This record gives sequence, C-alpha cells and structure tokens, in this order.
Amino acid sequence: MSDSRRKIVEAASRLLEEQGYHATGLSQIVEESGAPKGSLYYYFPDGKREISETALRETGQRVESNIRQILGSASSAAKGVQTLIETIGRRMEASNYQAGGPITTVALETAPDSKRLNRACQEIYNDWRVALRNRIVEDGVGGDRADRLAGTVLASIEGAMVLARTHQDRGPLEEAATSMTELIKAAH
Amino acid sequence: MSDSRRKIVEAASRLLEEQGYHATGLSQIVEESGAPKGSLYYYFPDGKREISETALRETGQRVESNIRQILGSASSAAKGVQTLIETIGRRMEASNYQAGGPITTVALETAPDSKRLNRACQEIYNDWRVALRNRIVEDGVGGDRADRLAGTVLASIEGAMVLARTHQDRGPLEEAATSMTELIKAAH
DNA sequence: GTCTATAATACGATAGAC
DNA sequence: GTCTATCGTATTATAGAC
Repeated sequence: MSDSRRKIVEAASRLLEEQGYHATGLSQIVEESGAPKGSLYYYFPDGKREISETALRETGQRVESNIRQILGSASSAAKGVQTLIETIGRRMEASNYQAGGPITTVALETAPDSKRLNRACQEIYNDWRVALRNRIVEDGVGGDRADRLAGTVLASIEGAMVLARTHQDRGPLEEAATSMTELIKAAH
Repeated sequence: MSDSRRKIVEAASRLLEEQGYHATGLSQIVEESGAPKGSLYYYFPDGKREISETALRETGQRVESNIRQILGSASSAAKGVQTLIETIGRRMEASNYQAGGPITTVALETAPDSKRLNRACQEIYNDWRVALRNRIVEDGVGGDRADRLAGTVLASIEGAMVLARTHQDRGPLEEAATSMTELIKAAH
C-alpha cells in the first residue's frame, strides 16, 4: 500500500474515533495525515464512505489482534477480560478521553443510513465477540453460555467506554472489570 | 410552556436519538416539529446547543421516570432490571432500531467539544445510575456493591443498545438481561 | 499521482420587517 | 411571536490541467 494511502487511513481511523463520522471532514483528514490533497479521490474514488470503511476495518483488525493477544496470554478467561478492560481504561485516560471507543460513535451514527458502514461495523463487532467467546470456551464453559457471556462482556465494555468518555473518568471501566470477572468465574 | 416550544423540543429529542447531534439540522427540527420557522431563535436564543440541552434533559427525566416506575413495581431488583431491559428491547424493535439509546450518540459526539452538553449528559447518566442503585440497595445489597452493580447494569444497557442498533437485533439486550439478573442475584 | 478551481449544497446564525 | 432574506462558512465531490 502506498504511503499516502496509509497515512490517510491512519488519520481517518484516529479522527473517526475521536470525533465520529459527521464531525470529521475530508479536509481535516487530508490535513492531519500530511498526505497530498490531490490523492484523496485517487485512492478512494468513492469518497468519504470508502475512506471510513477502510479505516474502520483496519481499526477492527488491530483491536481484534490486541484482544486475542491479551486473552491468549492470560491464565484464565476472567483474568484476560480483566486485563483487557484495564488496558482500555489506561488507553482512554492516556488520551484524555479523546479516544472514545474505536468504532462506537461511527457505528451509532451510520447504522440507519449507510448499509456499507453498518455492515462493516457488524462484522467488526462480530470478530471481537468471537475472540472473546473462544477464550471463554477454552476455559471450559459451554458454547451457549460462552456466547452469551461474550456478548455481555462486549456490551459492558462498549457501554463503560461511553460512560468513561462522558464522565472523563475510567471508573465505569473498573466497575465493569470487577463485575465481568465475577460473572465469568460464576459460570464454571 | 408554549406549544411551539414544546413541539420543537419533542422533535429535537426524537431526532437527536435517531440521528445524533451533527446529523440533525435546525431546519429539520423545525420542519418535523410543525412549529413556525421564525420561533426557533425566539425560544432558544443560543441556538442548536440550547435546543439540544433542553431536549436531552427532558428525555433524561422521562427515561428516569420510566426506570423508577419499572423498578418500583418489580418484586426484586433483579426482576426489575430484567423487565427494564426487555422493555428497552421492545422499544428498539418497534422503532426498527431507529431509536438508538436516548442520549448515547449525542453523549459520544459532544463529550470533547461542548462543556454544556457534556455536563447535561453526565448529570442524566448519574440520575439513571442513582435510580438503579437505590432499587438494588432496597433489596439489601450493601452500598458499595450496589453502586458498582448499578454502574455495570447501566454500562451493559448502553453497550447492548449500541450492539442492538448496529445489528438490528435485540439479541444483545436479551443477553444482557440474563447476565445482569444473574449478577444481581449473586450479590445477595 | 497530484494539483487547483469550482460546482452544488447545506449548515448555523443574524437582521430587520411586521 | 413569527416571517423572510441573507451572510458567512462549512461540506462532499468533480473536472480538467499537469
């Protein structure tokens, strides 16, 4: 992938997380990426939606990789989820709560009116969910229950990020970490 | 409160939930409200932000009232939370997932750049959380633990709404309902 | 691959009449 | 209380040169 294209996608990923879809302009993406202004529609003929989809999917894969790595090196699913949520809390705090969930805002904004971006968000959330589910199954929890637990953990993380960003406080994530480890342990 | 003002606030509440802050234009609010176009800046001299704050706070109180009513008429906190989440699921499904969390999208969009709207969202979330906490305390759960449980329930609901809207499926809310009742029951 | 210029449209907000 | 007209400034996207 060319350098300009890569820089555009990286800038878009960050801006979409921090500001959401509608508040992020193409001019700002180009400006902050440092890429040439003329290359935007050369690399992304379909414009903003194509850039955003590319950025979302790249973010999704990066996050999924982080999830798998953290869960994989933990001694149990419960420990892994706790470490995962703590890591998210540190990341949000370090960004002064400008990071607001890698795709949450865009997922909410575009669910009704962009089939393309909505599908991307669906697939990304599904990948994350599967990663969580697999680690819980490895711990010996039955498939159906592991599935439900993975969904609850994912929802709790998403919601706790919303609250943490709103309050500029990672407390909600810490509460979620405690509750989710408790819930997973109780499933055995 | 005058009729035009009330209609503007009602339309704004609905549009902000369905579309978020940046995607909702003043012209659309006026148009769908049926209020006279000239009355917008008469009732809300500070413009879009003032309309939005008013709409958010009104929505917040309406939802808080619903929460208290549902929790209050339930035989236990766990049952109440289950009924609450099921009610939310039916509401989202009935709207074809256009309802996307009464304030979630706006909370995420405006957290960084509008002190005024951010504070409103903080206070609304806090009210909801207190309503949850109080009902859990009534069930005999200790204050600290009830506080954490309320935070987790709120986060799970917020996150499950994000996932439900994204997938156009109330499954995430059903999973959250099951898990949250389990978690609350385990606290006794 | 990259540039500039510009089309076409929408936005929030204000002024001043009535 | 309500109206219209308008200002200034964004936006996405395209055309055509280089």
